[in-house]
Amino acid sequence: MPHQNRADLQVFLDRLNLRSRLRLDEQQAVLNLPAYAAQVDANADHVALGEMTEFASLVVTGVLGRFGQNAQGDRQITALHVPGDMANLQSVVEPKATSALQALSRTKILKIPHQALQSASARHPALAEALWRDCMVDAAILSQWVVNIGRRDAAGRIAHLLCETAMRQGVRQIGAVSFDFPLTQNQIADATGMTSVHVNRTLKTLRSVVTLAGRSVQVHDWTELVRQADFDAAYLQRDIGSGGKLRIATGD
Amino acid sequence: MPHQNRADLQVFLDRLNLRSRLRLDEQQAVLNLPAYAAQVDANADHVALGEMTEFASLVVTGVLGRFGQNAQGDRQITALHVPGDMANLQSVVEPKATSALQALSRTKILKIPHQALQSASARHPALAEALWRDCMVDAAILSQWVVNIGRRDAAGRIAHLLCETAMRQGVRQIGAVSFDFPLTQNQIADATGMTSVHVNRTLKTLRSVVTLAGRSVQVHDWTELVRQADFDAAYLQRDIGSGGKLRIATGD
DNA sequence: CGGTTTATTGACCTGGCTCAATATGTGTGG
DNA sequence: CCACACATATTGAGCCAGGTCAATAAACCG
Repeated sequence: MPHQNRADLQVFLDRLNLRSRLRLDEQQAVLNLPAYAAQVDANADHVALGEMTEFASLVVTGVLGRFGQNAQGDRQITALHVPGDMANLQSVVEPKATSALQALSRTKILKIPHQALQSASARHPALAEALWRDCMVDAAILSQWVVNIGRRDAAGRIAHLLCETAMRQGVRQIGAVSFDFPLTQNQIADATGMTSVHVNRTLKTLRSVVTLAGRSVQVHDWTELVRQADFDAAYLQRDIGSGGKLRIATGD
Repeated sequence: MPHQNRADLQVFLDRLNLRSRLRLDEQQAVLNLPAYAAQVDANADHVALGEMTEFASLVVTGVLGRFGQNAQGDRQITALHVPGDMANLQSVVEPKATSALQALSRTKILKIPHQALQSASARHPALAEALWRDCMVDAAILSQWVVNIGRRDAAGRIAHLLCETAMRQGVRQIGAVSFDFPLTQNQIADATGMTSVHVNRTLKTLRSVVTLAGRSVQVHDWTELVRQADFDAAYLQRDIGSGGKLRIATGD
């Protein structure tokens, strides 16, 4: 069973390698992790609020969202997880879910037992560190969302969300770009603290810069989108070496 | 020098013990951490954006804020750090600051070298885990801030901020409560994505429930404040045992 | 006591929300 | 391949929570 999942685990390893320097045996430990494929339908809960989890979930295809809500039941998406993301890596250390995880479109995931991650981490301190570091990038993203929702106007919020999602999916070139983005306008509203009506109107004003087509985004002018978004990718730490020391576990 | 700092490190250890089960030798390792006292004036940067840090900073007295801003220079506070908090624990694993850290009032901190935290973590995997777990609680708080700013009205936002800060400072009783809160209305505005004018007006409507006096908060009706805030403390994980397994590092 | 923050209030404005109708997809079973 | 059922997108009209601008008043700090 683990065998056909190796290609998917490689995606996760690639992600870790983006920000951490791992030895070959450590990399091998990642590829040898047991993993169980699962599918989640659009709008179905994958992890419920308060649930005790025993797995971390690697997103293979589709998108997972982390949800919060207020007393009136208005929903707020607090995080998006695209393919290659370990959606609830933090659960390894804090298994009780403090927010629900739901699929925004049909999503294929790979469940990796906490126990396996824990024992691999115990055997390879540098791996524990790499996992911790990846969690911290997620936290930096969260921090940007606070700024986005707190201090940007409608166009800026949507533009920023699109820039971030593009970069996280590995979009590199500038100019015209297209990438996967299976969110409805309602879900975009929930992610940006807006209303679907206003998302619709704002997208109209952004038409010359970006358009949503089906389940993907067409960026017509990346530079302008970045300007509108006031976007600086530094916080995503996708550039190895940008963070200085990437291997601190010395095992001394 | 480390000697007179032991009492302060004890505060940090108490914090860790809230959420993790540490052996005596692991606790001792925390208390033996080298630490250098420092002071930061109100509104002075403690860590600048993009700076490479070599220390984590334990807040002893005062309050530290994490700042972001948009293209127009409007500031947004993304996190508050009260006494007992390790303000930038994540820097151990990601030394390049993705946001600035500034004192909101005169603040006394204890600088703990990354190197010391790293070698203690290498020697005691359970300690590494405890540090990682504490970072994850900070992330859960961040997640709540997104909901707060995205989906609550002015009164709810302020009430929630006050409830959270009270609980994090260890406020326990219900009914009338008072606690330290040295923020200006301007800083409250920056933390809630509002305007200081509107913070002022909103506080007026909350007068029967809570008032700000000098550098502290007087809660007249805790139950009502919690109701207004739509506050549920579960995410703070202050209740040991609430999270299930608190010691996963087995060293096997 | 003088200078500088911080708080408070008024008057007015606007970005984004609400409510509600209509159009356009999209997936399903026959 | 069609037609229905349901989800999603689009648009109009009107409103309001919270913003802006600007002037005082308090409070704080040496």
